[in-house]
This record gives sequence, C-alpha cells and structure tokens, in this order.
Amino acid sequence: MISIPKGMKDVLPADSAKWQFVEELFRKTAEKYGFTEIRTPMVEHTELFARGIGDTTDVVQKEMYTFEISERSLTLKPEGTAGVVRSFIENKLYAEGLPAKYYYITPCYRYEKMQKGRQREFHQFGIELFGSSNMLADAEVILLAYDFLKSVGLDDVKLHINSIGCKNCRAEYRKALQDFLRPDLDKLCDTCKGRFDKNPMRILDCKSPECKRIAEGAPRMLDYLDDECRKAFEDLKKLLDIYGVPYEVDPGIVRGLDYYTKTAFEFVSDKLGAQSTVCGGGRYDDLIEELGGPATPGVGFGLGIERLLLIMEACGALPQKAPGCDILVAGLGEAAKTKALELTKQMRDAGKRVIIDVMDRGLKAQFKYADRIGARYVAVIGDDELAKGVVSLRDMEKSSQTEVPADKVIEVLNG
RNA sequence: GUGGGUGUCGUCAAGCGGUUAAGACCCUGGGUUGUGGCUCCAGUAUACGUGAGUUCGAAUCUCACCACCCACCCCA
Repeated sequence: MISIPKGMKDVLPADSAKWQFVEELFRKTAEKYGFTEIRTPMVEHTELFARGIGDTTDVVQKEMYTFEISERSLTLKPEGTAGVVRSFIENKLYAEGLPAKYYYITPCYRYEKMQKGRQREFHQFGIELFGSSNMLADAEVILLAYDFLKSVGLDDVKLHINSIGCKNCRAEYRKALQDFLRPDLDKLCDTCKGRFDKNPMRILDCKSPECKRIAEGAPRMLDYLDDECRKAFEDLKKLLDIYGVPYEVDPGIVRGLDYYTKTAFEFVSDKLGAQSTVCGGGRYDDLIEELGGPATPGVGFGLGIERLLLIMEACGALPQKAPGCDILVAGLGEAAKTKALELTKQMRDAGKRVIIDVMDRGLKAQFKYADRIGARYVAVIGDDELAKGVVSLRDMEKSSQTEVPADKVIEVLNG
C-alpha cells in the first residue's frame, strides 16, 4: 500500500463541509472590509523567501521544500506574504492606487516534525494591506481577524499584541539586550549562544530554566521604542478600544519571520496543545522595498485553517452536515426502471439533488441506502405505478406515503 | 535533531505465557415473492506493525527496526 507522505493530510468527504463553511465565511468577511482575492503560485524562486523571510530564520534555514529544476532553485511557499508582495511588485499593482488590499487562501509547506496542530502541508487564510503607515490599517486587519473568529463561533481566542519597533529602535534594543546578557553569555544554552549575535530577542523565548533565569529582568522592547513607534503603539491601542476589540499587551511576542516591524499580534487559544497561535501577523514596513518594490508599508496576518478547525471542533462550533439528497428514485422491473431514469433526469434538470442506486440492489436495500445518505424522499416506480402513471412517493422523515402523478413529483418536492 | 507514549478485523476494543484471538459498530442478506430508521436472526474478514530472540509453547516476555501520536525547538 502506498500511504500519504508524512505531514500531509487528506480532507475527507466527511470533513469537506467544514472547510467549505470556514472558507466561505472568510471570503465574506474579507470582502466586507474591502479586500479582494489574489492567487499566487505555490512555487517561487527560493531567493524570494530567503530575502523576504530572512535567511537566519528557522523557516528558511531548515524547513523549506526546496528543489532544483533546470538549474533554478525553487521552493514551495512556506508562508503567504512573500508571494503576494512579489506579485504586487511584479505586476505593478501599486499603480492601481493605494491602499492595496488582498486576501488569499493557500496551502503552505514547511518540513517540520509533526505534532498536534502542526503539519508539513497546512492551509492559511491570509490578509495583506499595502500602502498605509497609519495604525488604522493595523486596526482594520486585526478587527477583520477578530470579526472572522467570532463569526465562526469562537469567543475564547485571545488577542495578544506587542510592538517590536522599527529598524532603528530595534538596533538600540538589540544592543541593550546584548549588553545585559553578555556577562552570562557562556552560561546560556547552546542554541541561545548561537542566537546571541544573530537574534538575541529569541533568547527571551527560550524555555531552558537557566536561560530564563538569566533573562529575568532583561530590558524590554517596549521600553526602547522610539517616539514614532511608541506613538504608533498607543494609536493602535486606542483604535482597538474604539472598535471594541479586547486585547492584552504581551511583550513576549517575537515573530519568527524577520520582516515584521512595529505591530506584532497573535490570536491564541488553549485548545491547541503546544501550538497556541491560530492567527499571527503584524506590520512589515520594509519588506516591499527590500524585495525590490517602491518603499511601501504593509500589514497583514496568516490564519491557520487546520488549527482553526481544531479549535472549532473542541468548542463544538462546527456546523452539522446538511443532507445531500432530495430524493432517491427506485425503479422495479425493466420498463419501470426506464421511467425512473427519465424522471431522474427531469428532476435534476429542475435543480433537484437526485440519487439513483447504481448497485442494482433490491428495494429494501435501496431504502436503507436512502436512509443512510439522508434522502428526504424516495420515489418508487414499479409496474403498478407505471400502469397508473404515478409514483409512490415516500416522505422519509414523516414515514408517510402517497401516490403522486408522475409529472407532479417536482411540485410536491417544492412543497 | 532530542525526549516520552502507543501499535490486535474497515473502525472501536477485550486478552497480559497454553483460548477455535472475545465483543461492539460498520457492511451484506433475511424475519410478507415491492418499503428505511427501532428490533430479531444469520453471514462476511489473509486482525495481533516488521524482524530476530527466550520458551515445549508468545498477541502476551526481550531486543532492534518501522509507523503513528505527544512534547522540546519553531510557527499557522
């Protein structure tokens, strides 16, 4: 038997309705805020991610599905933003006027070890808003996510926000942090020693008790924001208050993708095991320029669909699957079977969902089949009915049965 | 890459050194030669992850491997 590659998951027929439900809701929500869909390829030049996400990040260093073909290095997208930015620049979409507002639904690929809420192929809802430095853009994006999460029936997800500053204040902070940690540098765990130069902010996230102890009392990013960044963060909080979005300031949020500046936020849930983030995003004011576009600020988020579904499952927020069949037509005997097929065709042309048994089973089995698939009605056509020009129409819910003229069946179904 | 846990019919699940390896669900057929959901009866399955070892005897003990799950790391 050939099995599915590790880290991949089938969405089986039993679950596809859940996907359709959240997808439709996401589209509606995004459009409510004036975002339109953009679709970019699953494959991009490796360089796009190396430069966009940052080549010191874990994602780029060890998690990408990269392959060579015709001497080009290509990579399956590990996140959604870089591709949208590339398309924005390449197609000169900035010429259409700003702000540019896009949403997308896309698979992403990261070669990671599996665990709860974590797959190698996963799917994201994404939002990107380009062109505005105003914190209202951030507030809009966050409100959209909040609105969406509420509309799917989740109210126990919490919003955490932080500001990780701009290039300038981050450099200041970085220095301060390194100065603070330097005396204990040799006592840090091995991974943190490596982080000291490349990304000292990550050390604050380390779970090792020794590192935690050392990091205690370390300077906080929020205290090193320059005037502009500090004001921006205050603005954001005010706007969220006006919009009525509850949040918690969490100085611990350090996005693992290098392009983030200023605003960083996460929607977290305690129903996901170790992976608590269902939606993560923030501002990236330098990314578009770094990838070769005009200097244009941006803000957006990615929302994990599998994780969303996990939480919804845990909260019982998933919709029940709707019955997929209006009527099953059962014909008995050659002549009647022909009539049954004709009737089936007619009803389908009228838009009805009609099922006919392709297993050539007996009548009793066909009734069981009708019951299993949730058919509302069963129409029986045998020699008796044929002679009278009627069908025996059984209402499966009411367990009642009537004879209906063959050409009136559709009317009865319509009520 | 590093830990921990689990592997018995399609699914759930007993069994813990000697059994024809239970049971339930599902599926199929039947209880009126044309009627479901409930009930009754019957039927179907190459089920002990793989490979070695211990033993008179292993699903049960040992070891290795594999797979899956969970956790670290990182992220959606």
